[in-house]
Amino acid sequence: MHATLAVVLQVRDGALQVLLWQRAREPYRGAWALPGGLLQPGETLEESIRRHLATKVDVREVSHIEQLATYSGRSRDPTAWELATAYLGLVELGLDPDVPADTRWHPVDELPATAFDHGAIVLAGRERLRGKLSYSNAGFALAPPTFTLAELREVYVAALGHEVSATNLRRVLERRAVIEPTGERRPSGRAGGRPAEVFRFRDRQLEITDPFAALRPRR
Amino acid sequence: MHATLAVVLQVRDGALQVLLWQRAREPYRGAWALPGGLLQPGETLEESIRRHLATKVDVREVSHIEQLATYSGRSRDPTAWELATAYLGLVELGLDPDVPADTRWHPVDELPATAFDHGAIVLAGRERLRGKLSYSNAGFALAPPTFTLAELREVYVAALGHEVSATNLRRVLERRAVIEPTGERRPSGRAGGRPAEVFRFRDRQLEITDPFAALRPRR
DNA sequence: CTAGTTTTTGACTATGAGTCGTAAACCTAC
DNA sequence: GTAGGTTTACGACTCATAGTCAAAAACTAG
Repeated sequence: MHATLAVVLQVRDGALQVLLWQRAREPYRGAWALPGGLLQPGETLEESIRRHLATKVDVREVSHIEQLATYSGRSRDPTAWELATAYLGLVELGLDPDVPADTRWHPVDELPATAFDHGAIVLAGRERLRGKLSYSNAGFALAPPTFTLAELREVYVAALGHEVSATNLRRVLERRAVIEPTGERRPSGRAGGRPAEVFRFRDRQLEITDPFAALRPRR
Repeated sequence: MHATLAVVLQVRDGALQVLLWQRAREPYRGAWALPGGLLQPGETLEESIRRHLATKVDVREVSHIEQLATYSGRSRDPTAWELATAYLGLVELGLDPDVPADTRWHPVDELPATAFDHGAIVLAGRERLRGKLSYSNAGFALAPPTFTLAELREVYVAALGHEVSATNLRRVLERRAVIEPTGERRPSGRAGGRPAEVFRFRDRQLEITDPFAALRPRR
């Protein structure tokens, strides 16, 4: 038997959160699990994960999907031998997709009791995201279509788990031609203040930014 | 049906080469394929790839194995719907494992006609290796147990596909505490010259060297 | 001893990135 | 309208990593 699973991540309330649903049956009754399900014969892995994800969330609101890894340990499910291919999905800040009653967003930093090896898979997804944010334009999948630097900074802080200077963020992403100003401005929060410039990501497809310059000669 | 495949890479004759075997039967009769085979029920993916690899090469001579990705496209095998999980294996410079008569090393830059989607999988393996060489100590799996800088440079040039300065290589890897001098020296090639210092990798387990310093504050 | 070869070392430079202070642009209250 | 508070943007400075180059060191062969 082969299953597909998805770690769907979104920045909500300033924290990186993952979409989980609560099991109603044994094993792991009451524990929280990743969305997913069995692969059908003739089906592609990506088709499968999109089909299963559709029962939990509108797939059109998932801005990026990529394969994470395939798990096969005997310890992962006490009742059966089963392979599972995990995917990573990203949802933009600000969207609030409808989800079924048994489904909820949970901060990755405070995971509830999870079913099978799903807790470890969530953490693997977060690590993948952190790497991609640093050497690709993956931020486009987590940020709204247009955003101020303060908003983008919030996304990076939540996903990376450490402080990020807005000055640096802008310089680095503009130098790498990942983001560009739209020319618009947007008034800041309630307390007044200088209006912020509005930016957008240049590409909305995943692009590797700097393919490891280390050791490459300059000419 | 689920299969496991391995992209086994080694630097031979100054080039990055991959272990392939020639198919005797249709489909793709005469084309070159990656070692691997079907997964058995109850078996782990890693157990499976090690079992199949053992028929082509002494697995103890493969110094590092990691999962690459799982392929499922309908186009990958014209005759059947089959999933395949690909692994990356690395063999140290200088070893010359025994291989069966139908099996041979091929430079990755000059692949012969390959079966199924195996050509693309080989290239994916090379890309994974190139990334890992830049941000981990993956070189330990490709270099001999002890080596001079000239030897290590040869490994990096072959694997990365571009020139690498020995001066830089030493400084970067020593700064990151990836390699260390053993204290020994080794006379250089036939033409005399200053004897080279002998180095070794500090760890022979995969370690991420610099987890993407970008945007992390310094204090 | 001299010439040739290879490796090692250090100085210099380029570049990317972190820090900090100040200026700019807006709001609200008086 | 002006003063004070708030937020964003910008520029100067510093630091760390890494690429380039040339000279010194350590050997072999003749």
